[in-house]
Amino acid sequence: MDFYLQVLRDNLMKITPRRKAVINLFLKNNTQMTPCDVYKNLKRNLPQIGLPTVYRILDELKNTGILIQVLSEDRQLYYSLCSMPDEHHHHFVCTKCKKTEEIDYCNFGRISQLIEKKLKCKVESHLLQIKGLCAQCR
Amino acid sequence: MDFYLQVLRDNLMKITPRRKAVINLFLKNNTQMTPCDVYKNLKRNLPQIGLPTVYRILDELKNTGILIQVLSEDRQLYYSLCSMPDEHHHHFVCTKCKKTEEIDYCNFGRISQLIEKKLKCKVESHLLQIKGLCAQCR
DNA sequence: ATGGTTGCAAAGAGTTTGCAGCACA
DNA sequence: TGTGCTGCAAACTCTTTGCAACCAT
Repeated sequence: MDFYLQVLRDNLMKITPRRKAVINLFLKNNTQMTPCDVYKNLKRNLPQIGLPTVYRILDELKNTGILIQVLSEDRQLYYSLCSMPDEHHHHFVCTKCKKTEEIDYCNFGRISQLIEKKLKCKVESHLLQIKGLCAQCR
Repeated sequence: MDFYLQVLRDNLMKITPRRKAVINLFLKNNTQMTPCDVYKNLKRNLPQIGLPTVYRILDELKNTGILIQVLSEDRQLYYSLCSMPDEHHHHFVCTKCKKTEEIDYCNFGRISQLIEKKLKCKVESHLLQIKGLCAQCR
């Protein structure tokens, strides 16, 4: 938690109960959630909170790197906690319980070279999302 | 073109001017397009066409495998033509001109095994999107 | 004290639905 | 000829914005 609060300070953002609550929620359940999921969860302990606030906080936390956006085939936009905001890595998402895990391994370098050679293009970035069943759900 | 029309027949879908126009558009410019992009393009030659029709056709063509949905960081949903509906492959998208190219190469098998070992999970699917500058734009 | 943050209401964008009329097979 | 396709209008969902009140620093 302290790590994330420091990220907020580094970004000159105030540490407010709402922001702490959002980070805490992600720390606790460690799943990917839509803005609506987050809203419903927070509403229990913070009945006052509004949906626009949730959208704003999620967007702000995404900009700091604390959260990442996960694009999903169901056309829903999910957010997921990121413990390595600065390092390139990918995420595994459980299709059953939505739990996410970070994968610090990526050997895209070689693949990237092959593609550049074949298409005569310049690869700039890549997005890899891995889905499956986690250790508990399998 | 005939290949795609056959896919329509195989799916018991009628071959209509609208559907042909959509496929033709993708064949001609070979870029990824949003429903709105498609609508604007078709409107020139088919002033009568409605946006809901475009949405419906794109969805239908996606279901046949002729088109794939490309999830984008700008929160826009793009569609892209797929010449290998049945084979597993990935797409390269040019960030400048939006042109897409298919990559018939994917060595995800090994990476998949590594991840399964490390997380003790079962990998079911993966999504890889590669971005960069195409041969013309670089 | 002050500027960033929040809640509310409302607007905005993208997408979907219902239905009558049309057209492909 | 009949079922599936299309256009229009409207609804719906998700997301963003404006503004006044609030609160962390």
